[in-house]
Amino acid sequence: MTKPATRIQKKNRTAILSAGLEVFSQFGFRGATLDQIADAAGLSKPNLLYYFPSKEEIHQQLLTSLLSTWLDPLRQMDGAGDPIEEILGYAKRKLDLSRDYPRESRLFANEMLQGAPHLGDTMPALKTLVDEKVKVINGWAKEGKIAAIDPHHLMFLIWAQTQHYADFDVQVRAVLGRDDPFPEAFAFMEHMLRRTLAP
Amino acid sequence: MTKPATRIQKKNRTAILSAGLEVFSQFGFRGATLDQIADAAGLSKPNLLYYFPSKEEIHQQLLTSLLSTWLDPLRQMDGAGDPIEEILGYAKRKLDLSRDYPRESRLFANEMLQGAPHLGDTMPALKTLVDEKVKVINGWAKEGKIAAIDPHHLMFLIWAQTQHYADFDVQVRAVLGRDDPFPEAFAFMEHMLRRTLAP
DNA sequence: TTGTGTTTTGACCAACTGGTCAAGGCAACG
DNA sequence: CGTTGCCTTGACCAGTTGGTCAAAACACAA
Repeated sequence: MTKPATRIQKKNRTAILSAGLEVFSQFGFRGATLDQIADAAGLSKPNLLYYFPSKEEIHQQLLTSLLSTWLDPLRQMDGAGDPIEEILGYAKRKLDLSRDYPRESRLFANEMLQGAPHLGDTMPALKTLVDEKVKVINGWAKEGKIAAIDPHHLMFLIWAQTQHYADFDVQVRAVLGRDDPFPEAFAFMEHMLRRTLAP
Repeated sequence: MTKPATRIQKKNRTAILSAGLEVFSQFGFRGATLDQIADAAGLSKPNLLYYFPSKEEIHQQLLTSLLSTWLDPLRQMDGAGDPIEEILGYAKRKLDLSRDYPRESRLFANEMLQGAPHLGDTMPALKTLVDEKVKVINGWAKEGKIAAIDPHHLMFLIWAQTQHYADFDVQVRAVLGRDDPFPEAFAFMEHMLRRTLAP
């Protein structure tokens, strides 16, 4: 039933989503305006509303497409692999996301700060996924393959540290006075995680 | 030259600042409205503007009073003390702030996400303080009292992890399905930092 | 009680907000 | 070339925004 979607439609839809990401990630849902987004997309406001029915729809679409990419690195963590390398791999993939998709990271952060009012049943779904991986990590700990730590707070640690480089980018750059913090960030995170996880 | 400031003035000013903190920390500067703040303070909008000349002034006052309390824990870190205990003490004081002043933490996070447009010369001042402490930590590392790590990224780690429990509170509670995450957070952070810092 | 300074408010303003709509511009297929 | 359906827009709307102002309500000391 869905129409084929022309070339122009594709171009404009992605332009709008990119502009929306730019604006929403900076100002949050309430702080962003359709004029700003239309401007950033190079379209008039009515034209923008020709492609998306409302401000909320743009925001919603951005959030949902964010979440699948965002949870993917965690899904990839393999219970059958080497424990420390699996956790390290997950953390590295997460840090990759912060480097390559900082706007998405900030969009998510904004949503969290507001108390996740647009996330619906995503948080329960997240909990399910996390619970599953928590079991895996607890298993590794019981086998003595990693230190006996609280897997939940290990998650929080990885999330916090990786998000930080995207969300607090201004601060990171101001403090470092240098450009790309990621190479050292990777090295530091590896040191920290290996030490923390060692049996 | 400043007037004595009556009882009523004090009461209303603090009510406004508290309300402003509540609203700004949730919606950011652009997303917050004076009506919301006036409502939360239990005042009419014109009355609110009798005490503060503009929306920006309220926000600015909140930011500046935030920053002094925010940087204090770092200032207290003593180069003459025991290295590991000093760093741990700093991290614990920082986590205390996240537990006791989550709204301030979120206000700061919001400002960072927007690129710190209201922070003026605060970021350079922060850099100065951090640079000083970086030297101390580098000294400890050279004496072999702690592991040879990058002090900047150690800072980021502590900032990220402590802020996370305030800023991503919704996510933390959703994942844990429990109420107070802080006792375990303290224990986990101590484990992680001792391991990371051990010579 | 009166007078003076402080506090509060209703009415108002121009600019902006998300969103609508009818009409015009455009591509492209026949 | 015409015409059919997609694309774009100027004009417009009601509600909201940050902020003003004159007048009223209040506190309180003389």
